[in-house]
Amino acid sequence: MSEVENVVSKNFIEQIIDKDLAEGVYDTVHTRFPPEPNGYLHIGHAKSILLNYGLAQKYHGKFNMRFDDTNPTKEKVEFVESIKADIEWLGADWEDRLFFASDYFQEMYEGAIKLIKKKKAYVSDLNPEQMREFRGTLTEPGKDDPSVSRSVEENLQLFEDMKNGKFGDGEKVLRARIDMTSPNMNMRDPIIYRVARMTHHNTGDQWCIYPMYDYAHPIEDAIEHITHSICTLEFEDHRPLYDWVLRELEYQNPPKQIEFAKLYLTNVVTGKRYIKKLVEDQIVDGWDDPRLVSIAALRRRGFTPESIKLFVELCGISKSNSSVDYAMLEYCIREDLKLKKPRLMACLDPVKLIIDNYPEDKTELLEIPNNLENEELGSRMVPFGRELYIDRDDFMEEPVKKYFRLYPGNEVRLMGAYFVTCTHCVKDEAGKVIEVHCTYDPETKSGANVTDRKVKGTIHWVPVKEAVRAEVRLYENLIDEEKGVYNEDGSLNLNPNSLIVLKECYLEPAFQGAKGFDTFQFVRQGFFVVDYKDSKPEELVFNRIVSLKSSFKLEKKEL
RNA sequence: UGGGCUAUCGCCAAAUGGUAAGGCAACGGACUCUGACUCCGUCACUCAAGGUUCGAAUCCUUGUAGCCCAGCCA
Repeated sequence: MSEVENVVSKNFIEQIIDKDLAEGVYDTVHTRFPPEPNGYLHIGHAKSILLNYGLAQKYHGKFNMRFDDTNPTKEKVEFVESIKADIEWLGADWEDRLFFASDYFQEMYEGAIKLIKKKKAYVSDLNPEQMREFRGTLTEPGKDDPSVSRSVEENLQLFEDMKNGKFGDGEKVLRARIDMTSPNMNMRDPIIYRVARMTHHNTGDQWCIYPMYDYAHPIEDAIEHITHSICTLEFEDHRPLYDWVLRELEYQNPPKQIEFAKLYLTNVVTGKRYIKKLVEDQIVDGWDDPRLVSIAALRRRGFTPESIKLFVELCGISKSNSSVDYAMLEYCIREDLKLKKPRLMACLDPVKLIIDNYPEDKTELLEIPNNLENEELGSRMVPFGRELYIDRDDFMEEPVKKYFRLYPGNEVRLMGAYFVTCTHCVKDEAGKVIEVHCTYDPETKSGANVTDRKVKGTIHWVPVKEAVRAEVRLYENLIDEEKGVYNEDGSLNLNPNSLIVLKECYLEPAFQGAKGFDTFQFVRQGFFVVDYKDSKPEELVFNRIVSLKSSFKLEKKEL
């Protein structure tokens, strides 16, 4: 082991695991990702998935996939399918360990009977309103349920009746007997079973009683021999209950719950509830609308699993609530793609460039490398002629200070082609520039190794005749972090300009064969992915993933 | 105002009583057939106030701020 040790320190969860392993609490590491199939996964889930899977990998343990489907009123098979697809795409491999909490309903039911027999659970007659009154408040203790002293036999019978459908929804519930005066609300005789006549996506109509999360989750973990049950901070208060269930049910080598902080991102809508609402209200196109940060949306936008993995690693794991700068996500996709993808030319806001001393009927094919930093990506032939499109930004009739692109009298390089010197421009009646004129120097062809003069600017271009017309969509952030998702009056607060469609942009002929999911770097514009939903061969649609950094910004033009 | 948790640079985040890593962002500069990339450089006495100690981001005290909990949701 001659390599230099990687000194990246371990996160607090790894430290806990190290300790457990060293002390012999566990002799292996077994984690799980337990989503409820009630929506699509987003970037926050990716953190949890990659954390759990990563730990299993790192410690040569196992990683389970488990659907926590204990509440049929919110769950759908559409979601279990999408969740599986997203996790596979991320690269977390559960091998043959795909489970459903609903597969354990029988064992949970038997556990409940065990609790009743131990006088640790009882059937309650209280309705929801009464339940709330008896529970007390944050500062006042609760009062005992009038049903608390029922005999074991009566409880057993009543619970059996619940199971056999003798009660309507909400009529009876099973409560754990703990402590109604506990300062921890979760310990005030929590409900562990409720009656709900719903068809379950997995068990159908087999059950009409369903276990609550706090009761079900520890059992699920114990059955699967999970060692470290990792969840988010809001469950910290539930840990005593988690441990209580495991203890009372006498599971051996019980799992340990560890909480970490959720991932929040600035300027985007995170949170399954909000995303769900935006989708349901049709504010966005769907769960994979590129303005969202659902896994499906990020995939559609061209984010790679590697970029998301990098992002999650850079964010780190801790227990403090924090909001990661969106710029970090952008950095990660830039970082992952910059050497992987070809860099092609495109004019998002085209204006004609006419080379007056170039023969009118002449066209030559220029070979241009696809990525100067990665020869493996090869090169392409681009037709070059007298009339080209350049980006409007690359010409200024009256240049500002330190502007070194095209302006009358200035010489620049056309990327992969020749030096050109701007002579003048032509404007329409409104004063808008419609043509830029220049002359070229045949001696300065790319590769000619011109040493007698330097140009400060290199601009990109597209041949007018062979150009591919395309539509490009740029996205702004959907929300303003300051204002949040909703206004004070409850109305949605969204950026009306969050989707900007650019028409009339021209691309190199190389884009002709572009297909869904191909990602390119538009020279000087950023990374774009062909939109797999909308793109047709004759009418390409690109989504921008992320723009490049530019240290010389002109006034932002309205696009 | 009961309980639980958190507090280190604009944003994440290390440091486990031994003298404040790293990344993102930003800002300088070099380089450049992309104003990108790359490369150099700049960028914190750790929420506050006391205390313990030779020595404190780490321990103690007292505050302050933020998050979570009163679903038959997860």
